[in-house]
Formats: sequence, structure tokens, C-alpha cells
Amino acid sequence: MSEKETNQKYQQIIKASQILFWKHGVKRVSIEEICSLAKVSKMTFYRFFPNKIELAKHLLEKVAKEGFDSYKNLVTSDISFTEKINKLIEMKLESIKNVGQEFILDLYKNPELGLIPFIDELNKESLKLTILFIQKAQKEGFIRKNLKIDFILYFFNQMARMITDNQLIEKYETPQALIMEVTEFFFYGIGAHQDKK
Amino acid sequence: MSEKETNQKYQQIIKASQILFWKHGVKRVSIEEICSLAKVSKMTFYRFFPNKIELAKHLLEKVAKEGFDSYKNLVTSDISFTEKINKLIEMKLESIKNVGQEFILDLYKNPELGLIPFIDELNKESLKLTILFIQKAQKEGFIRKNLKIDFILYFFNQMARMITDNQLIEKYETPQALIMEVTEFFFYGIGAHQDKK
DNA sequence: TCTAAATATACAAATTTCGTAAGTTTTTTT
DNA sequence: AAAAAAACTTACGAAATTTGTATATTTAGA
Repeated sequence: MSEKETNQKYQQIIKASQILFWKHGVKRVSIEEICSLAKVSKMTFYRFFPNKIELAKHLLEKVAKEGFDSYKNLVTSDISFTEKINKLIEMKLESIKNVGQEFILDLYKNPELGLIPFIDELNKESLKLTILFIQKAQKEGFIRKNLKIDFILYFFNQMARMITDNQLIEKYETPQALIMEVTEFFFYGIGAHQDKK
Repeated sequence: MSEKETNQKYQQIIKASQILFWKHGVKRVSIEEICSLAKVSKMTFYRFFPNKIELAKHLLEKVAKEGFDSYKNLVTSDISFTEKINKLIEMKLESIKNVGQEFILDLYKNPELGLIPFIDELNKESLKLTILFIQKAQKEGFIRKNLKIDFILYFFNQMARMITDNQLIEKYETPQALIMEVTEFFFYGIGAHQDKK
């Protein structure tokens, strides 16, 4: 581990900013507010992070990494394909809770923060993982073979586009709701598959 | 009704500011943000309200008045005393939802907004109503007669003080949680009375 | 005690918010 | 359709907040 990440003050800042960002989004929270909640001086903040945006990126990276890890664990685990799919969607729901409404919403509503490309990148990473998963599933016969891998790749691009399409986002309560819809659509098409909670 | 309150733009501003205040508190929300959500120009805003604080007061007054009305209805209604007590506490829970976490929290955390005396006044009004209720209940034999009315009045003052005591507030998740505790204590003392939900 | 790290304080620069004024467009009234 | 009223856009200076840094002081560990 790097020396930064084991530092206690660093952890305090991460924890405080997470609480505040999750609740109010990035824009409504000031650095001083984070510092006072983290009980750390402003100078200490600037020792670890050049500004608020970079801190937000760190946080995003952190939760994304954690998400990826449990994702990987799931994909390589020893349960049936159908179970995997269900757990996957469950996980998607869980991660929505973990990231916090206001946080993501804020990032999309304030493009000037410059974090949208960063989120898109993370989304792409996540999509790559899913592709590997799908390829394996296809090899093992869980997905029909006559579905060309190129089509799936193309469809993933479309998914990424859909998820970042402002007009489409507006139709949903939150960007996360759209992400869920797109994901479920990918797995199930328009067919009914389970009861909505 | 005054012409203001029937005005559509006025209603839009009230509605928008309620949504935003409830979620983020007063301090984190700007007038321009309210205007854009209300789809009203800034000039229109200043036609109705001199500033953000006065708007917040209007909102507080509005929800307080609505609360008082249903409170009055309950007190003068035709159900048994025990039922009234239970409904009363239910109402308290309901009003907590209606007012919104961040709103009240923000008002207490930012004394410079100058709204605390205003809230205290509202609390007093509410306490007066409760006193009338109690007096009536005592007359009708639902509260023991050997409990001096002066003691009850004094206790109400203490309640008001407790509810606005910062040290005490800090011990609770929200100011509302404290209000509930104090209210329940008044009605039931330290005795167990019902299952917590 | 000496040294390195953390903090408080202070401050200029940048940004945001506020409240008002101008002129323009839209709606209503006549 | 013309005139009047209401609402909107744009613009702008003043005030307030936030940012990022420099300096002096305090704290903690070797």
C-alpha cells in the first residue's frame, strides 16, 4: 500500500467527503466543510489532494474498484449462470445505494466539473468486464451462439451512449434508473422476466 | 385569500423551494436555483419575496399552520383520550416527514440565518395548544388532578428549552428525534408504553 | 531538545450569489 | 390591432463565499 492510503488524516478526509458528497453532491460541498467534518486543517487537505474534483475522482475510483472486485468475484464464482445474472442485477441495485443519489446526479448535472468523461471511462471498464463474462457464457452455451460477438460489442457501445444521453437521462428519475433499465434490457430484452419490487 | 397566494407563479416558487429546502436545507440552495426549478425569472421571485430567508419563513409558517389545523381537528375530535394520544404521536412522526430532515437541521446549524427565534415561536404556539388540550383532559379526568397545572406549564418551558439545547441536540441524529423523545417523555414518563417500530 | 508535521491565521484571487436596472418579448386588456 | 401590463432575458456592480497559498505558531515524536 502507498503511504498515503494508510495515513489516518487521509482516511478521515475520504470518510468525511464521502458522507457529504453522497448526501449533497460535489457542488454543494466546500473544501472547508469537508475539512471541518474530517477535523483536519485545510493545509492537510491540500497535502493529499490538489482540489475538490480530484478528491471526487479518488472517491469514484475507490467505489468503482470495490465494485469491480465484487463483480469479479461473482463472475468467477461457482454458481449457475442464471443465479449469476440475478446476483448481478442485485449487485447493480446495491451499488446504486452505495454510490448515493446526489453524488452521481450532481456529476451529470454539472458538466463543468469535468467528471463525466471520467465516469464514462469507468463505465467502459465495467462494460469490458461484462464482455469477458458474456464471452465465457457464450462459450459455455448459456448465450445463443448465433448472436455475433460483434453485435454484442456494438450494443455495448450503444449502451454507453444511452447511459450518457442527456435527453434519455431526463426521462428517468435518476441516471442510475436509466443504467438499470439498459442493463436489464441487455439481459432480458423486452420480455418479462421477474416481478418488480 | 390574498391575491398573492392564488398567483400561479407564487405557487411554483413555493413548490420548488420546498423541494429544494427539504432536500438540501436553506443554505445550500440559491435563489437562482429555485427560480430555474420553478421556471420563473429572478425578477418574479423578488416580486413576491424580499429574500431567501423570508421565503423560508413563509414555508415554515405554511407547514406550521397546516400542522396546527390538523392538530386542532384531532384535539376537538370525538375519539377517546388514549386514541388521541396515540394519534398525536403518530402525527408528530408524520410532521417529521413533512418538514424534511435537512430543512430543520440546517436552520439549527446556521444561526446566522436568524430563523431559530422564529422556530422557537412556532414551538411555543404549538405548546400553547397542547396546554389547552391537557387542561381539558385534566378537567375530564384523564390526567390525575394532583398534577399541578403550574408544574405542567413549567415542564413545557423546560421542554422548549430542551428542544433548543444544542448540547442535547448533538446527542440525537436529528433535532426531530429529540423533539419526539421529549414529547413521548411528557406523555409517558420513563415507563414503557408501546413497542418501538 | 530538536525536528518534522499539523494547525491556526491571514490573505489575495477567483468564483458565486445577490439584488437591481435596462431593454425585449409575451400576454392581456381595451 | 393598438396600448398597457406582466414576465423574461441580459447585464452588471456589490457583497459574500470559496479557493489556494504563505507565514507564524503549536504539537508530537525521535
